Amino acid sequence: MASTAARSLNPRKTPRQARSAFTLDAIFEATIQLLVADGMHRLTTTKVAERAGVSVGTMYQYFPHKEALVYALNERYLEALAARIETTCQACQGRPIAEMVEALIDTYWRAKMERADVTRALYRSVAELDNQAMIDAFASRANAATSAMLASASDARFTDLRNVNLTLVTVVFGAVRNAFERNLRPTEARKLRRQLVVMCRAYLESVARPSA
Amino acid sequence: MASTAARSLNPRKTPRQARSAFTLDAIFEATIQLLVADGMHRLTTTKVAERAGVSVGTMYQYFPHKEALVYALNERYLEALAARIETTCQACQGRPIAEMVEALIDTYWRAKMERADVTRALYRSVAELDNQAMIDAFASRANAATSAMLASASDARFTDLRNVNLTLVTVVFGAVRNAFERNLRPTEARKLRRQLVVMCRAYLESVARPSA
DNA sequence: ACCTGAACACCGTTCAAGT
DNA sequence: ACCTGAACACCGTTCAAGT
Repeated sequence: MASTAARSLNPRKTPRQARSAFTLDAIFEATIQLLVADGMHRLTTTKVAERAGVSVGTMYQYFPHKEALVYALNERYLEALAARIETTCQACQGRPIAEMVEALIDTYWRAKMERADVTRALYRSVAELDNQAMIDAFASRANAATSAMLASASDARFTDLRNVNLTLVTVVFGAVRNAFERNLRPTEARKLRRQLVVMCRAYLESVARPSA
Repeated sequence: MASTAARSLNPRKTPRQARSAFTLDAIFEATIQLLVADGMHRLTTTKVAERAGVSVGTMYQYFPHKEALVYALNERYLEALAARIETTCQACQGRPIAEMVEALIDTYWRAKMERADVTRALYRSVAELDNQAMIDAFASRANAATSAMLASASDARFTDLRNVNLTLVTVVFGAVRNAFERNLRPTEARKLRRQLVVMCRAYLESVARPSA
């Protein structure tokens, strides 16, 4: 979206006093609550300020516009998600690929499903923002973590690791989101999650040359 | 989003005279152009009316509110996509699973990628709508088409067809969307598309009991 | 049966004034 | 260094009046 490129989505300032760090937290908390309850369309700066217990003007000291606020909120969540993926991938270093697949899918699936209302609200809120930079930053952290993990597998080597890894993360992240949007019953969701593990394992086994 | 459930997203009336069918087309065309150019956030009813060559009041005779307009536009596109999937699946009746996977991925991938600007604009526009009904309608048409195709495979039978089919479509649709959002270079995109075929084939082969 | 466009309520954003 | 909130421009939506 060329149109939003001109407006910076970065926060206006970072808090220098304890009071303003508190203010910032209150603004974020108010935003996520309103987003979950009413969605992006009904999120008004007045309501955010009111619930956070500050005036509109204060909100505009931290964020140049409403989109920047929502952007920053999403960045926080992606940051936390990336950290969780990194932890999982490090824990799986040197394990067999079957275990890696299981752990990766488990981490991502749970991160998205455990607070489904928040995930849904954030997916929706971020959709119309120019979020390419955010996506890229997340993707490169996730890629680094998963490809280091795959390279360390105890039971396989991959000729084109880059490509195999890209396929794996695209499928896992994409399928989890699609599953999420299908609003499945828990039983079906669990089955699907298991099948996703089966599929990724079948894939990795079919493209690996056994080794090490 | 409970909040939007109260407002009907259905069009207000269907055109009874040739003049108004023309008006409706003009409104849709104006909307898609503005959505591609500026995104949902800058889409104003005034601009839609102006570009369509009608007054705002006229637009409101067809759609109860802005969201209903965008919803109807997305419905049009999902309708066309479902039809394409059905055609592909029918053409693959009785073929081997490898061919089915190739054809399904090809159809979906191309439908999304051939007019990337439109796809992106629509993905973004629909995100904050209460689109569960639309997603469900599309999902059940796609499911019907792909599961009938899989059931007719010349080289395999599936013990739990429902589950296998759900996994297949979730992965294909989810991965294509995720690939889309990664903004890959054409070479990488092509590689990924091919790997997706490899993965789905490896999966189907691993869960099939050879037969027929 | 369909179209017009001024009018109204409300939202994003600013900025002069405060502590 | 941070906060306030009235004021302004603009957008979604309506409806009395037109053809």
